[in-house]
Amino acid sequence: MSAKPPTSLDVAREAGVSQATVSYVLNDRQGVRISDETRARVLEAVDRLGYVPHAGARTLRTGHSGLVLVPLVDVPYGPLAVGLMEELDRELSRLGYTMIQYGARRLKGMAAARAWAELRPVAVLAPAGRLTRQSVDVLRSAGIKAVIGIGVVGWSSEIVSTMTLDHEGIGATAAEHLLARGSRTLTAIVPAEDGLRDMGLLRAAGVRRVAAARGVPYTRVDLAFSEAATAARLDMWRAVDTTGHARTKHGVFAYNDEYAMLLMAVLADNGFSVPGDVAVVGCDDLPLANLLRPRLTTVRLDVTTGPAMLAQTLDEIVRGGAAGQRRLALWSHALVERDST
Amino acid sequence: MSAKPPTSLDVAREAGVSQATVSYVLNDRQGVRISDETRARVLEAVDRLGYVPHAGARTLRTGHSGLVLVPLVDVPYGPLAVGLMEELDRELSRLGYTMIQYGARRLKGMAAARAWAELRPVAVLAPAGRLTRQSVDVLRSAGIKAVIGIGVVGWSSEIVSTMTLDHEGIGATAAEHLLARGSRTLTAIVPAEDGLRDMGLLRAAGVRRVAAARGVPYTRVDLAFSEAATAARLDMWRAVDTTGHARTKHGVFAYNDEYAMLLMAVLADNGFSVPGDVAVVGCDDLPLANLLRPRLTTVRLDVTTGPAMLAQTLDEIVRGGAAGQRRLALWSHALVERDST
DNA sequence: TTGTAGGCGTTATCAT
DNA sequence: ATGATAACGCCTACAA
Repeated sequence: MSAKPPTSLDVAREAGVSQATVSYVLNDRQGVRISDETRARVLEAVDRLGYVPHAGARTLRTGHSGLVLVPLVDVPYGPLAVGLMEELDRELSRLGYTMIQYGARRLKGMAAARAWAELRPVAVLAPAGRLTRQSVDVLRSAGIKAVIGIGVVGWSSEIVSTMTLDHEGIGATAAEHLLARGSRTLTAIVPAEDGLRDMGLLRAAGVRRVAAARGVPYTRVDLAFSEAATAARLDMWRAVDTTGHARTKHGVFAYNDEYAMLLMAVLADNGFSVPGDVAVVGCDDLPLANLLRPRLTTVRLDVTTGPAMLAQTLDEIVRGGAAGQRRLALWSHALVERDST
Repeated sequence: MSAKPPTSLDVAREAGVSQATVSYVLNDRQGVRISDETRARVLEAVDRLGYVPHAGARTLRTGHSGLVLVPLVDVPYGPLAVGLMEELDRELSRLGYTMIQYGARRLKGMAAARAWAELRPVAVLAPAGRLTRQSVDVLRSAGIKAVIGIGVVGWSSEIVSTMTLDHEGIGATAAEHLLARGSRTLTAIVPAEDGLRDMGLLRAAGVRRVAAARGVPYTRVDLAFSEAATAARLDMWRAVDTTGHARTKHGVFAYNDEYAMLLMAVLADNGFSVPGDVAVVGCDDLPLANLLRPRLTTVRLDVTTGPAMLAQTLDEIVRGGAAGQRRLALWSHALVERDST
């Protein structure tokens, strides 16, 4: 049925030239001039045979694969993450790399590192949390030039370059806005889910910082994504106006738009007014944010600048050899003001 | 700084054995008995040197890579798609394959096919829409055993095996439920977005089929994801009760939960009652479905059975050689009944 | 301008 | 049970 795939030697025979000539034509090597007629014959043969070079063989010979491995991060995949990947892919391919995403969930620690190393990528972008000292060693000794940790700043930043969102800045931006719109207390929601918790803590730290600077009461609420858990936390915002006191407006940064939606649903169910009693800020600017009533004020992350910078840095590290550890704080953000504050 | 990666020869020297012995130990080849002591020495050397086999070289030698290439599909990435990928990854690795996701957005047509073929994967799971006859030829002649189209049933199903959701069944399930809950007309929303439109049409066909069978008026609404576009279509459901007629309950299958949320927001803004005037069914059972008020009835897709079947089939095709075209209708679905109907 | 030949790291065949 | 050796497909220095 299907014979073995054609090799460059097959192409050479078909075109009546040598294997080297085929290689020259396909990689249009400089310093070697091929007659137009020969070139045409080669290309035609390539086409006729459906020849495609064997990446493995090329890697073996040249010593580099041009592969950039990106283990699928286990943060929730929203439009944001997809947009980032897309942009990163574009940038890397512009620089001549091939970006590949690799299932990271299945394997952990050393096993994962070995699986990645087998492919001899030129760079690995791994969730910072998954990088142990050992696994980084394995990656390094497999000849991977750039190991870049993505996500939360941690110990790993002393070993590899890291790219992170400015989570604290996001929390601070939200907090500043809440105060500007009249909130008298600040609360930061931290998701209880594993993958989100670390980022939640950083964002909460940003809120706390602003609260401290402005002398405003601050509360951190660790919250599972459920209506029951949320309802159990509502007392803190219950207005004390049975005594005729003026109502206090409370400000909440809900970590992201989904938690914000959860919160707003439960608040509405329990007779709270948004933003009258509680003002809410989300993050991500998902489509749903603008469909909530009131429409959700949210922090939008910029998707373009980050990947470009990252790709650029990666390229520099790869070309320049060992370039030490750099810390990249990427992605600017902006507040999208709507009605929930 | 970082020397070249250790090879199996380095390991052999370190352990004081031959290269072949290293290979035997690492792949624990049957029919060859290695003394426990030798085996231990080899494994220790592997560990000390941080040796990881070179996938490219192995592929070159053995003729197969064990790679399954999954171009990132350009449908919106929700929890569903992520869950599917995760599950598929698990199943494939159980069968000894390595699943890899490849940026598909950048390249189109032949260029994409060639890029995929370079890696000499054993199988490719590509969006059916991207597969042209030529590109399938290239993939085939590069020795790829299984080319499986994912997504909408189209011409390509005559060339490659295809895996698709039972979109029509989803629409039908939603429609049956709407009628059972008292809707007197049926409407199917079809997203105007490129990647979604084809699936939307299939789901709509399921709704139409049920409507025809039951003798109920059916309308298809092509809709862009915007409040303005949605508001412009509301007249069709405006109750004619100025004349005192009994109100007609209208049933809408909104394609997915996000469109359902869009619709419900606009309906509420314009004084419609859900489910009194209009009953709404979504699809995907996103977290947001249960946070809408009224809570959204939705069709949930089963994430487990599909990938397992797919991996199984893929394995059969790969092992059994050319196995003709099969059509796989995958993933069962179930209705999750809530308050919006 | 084009051809020849050697080697990248691995596995498998064939001796020992 | 273990070791030497060839071959996979490609690239490239060198020879012609």
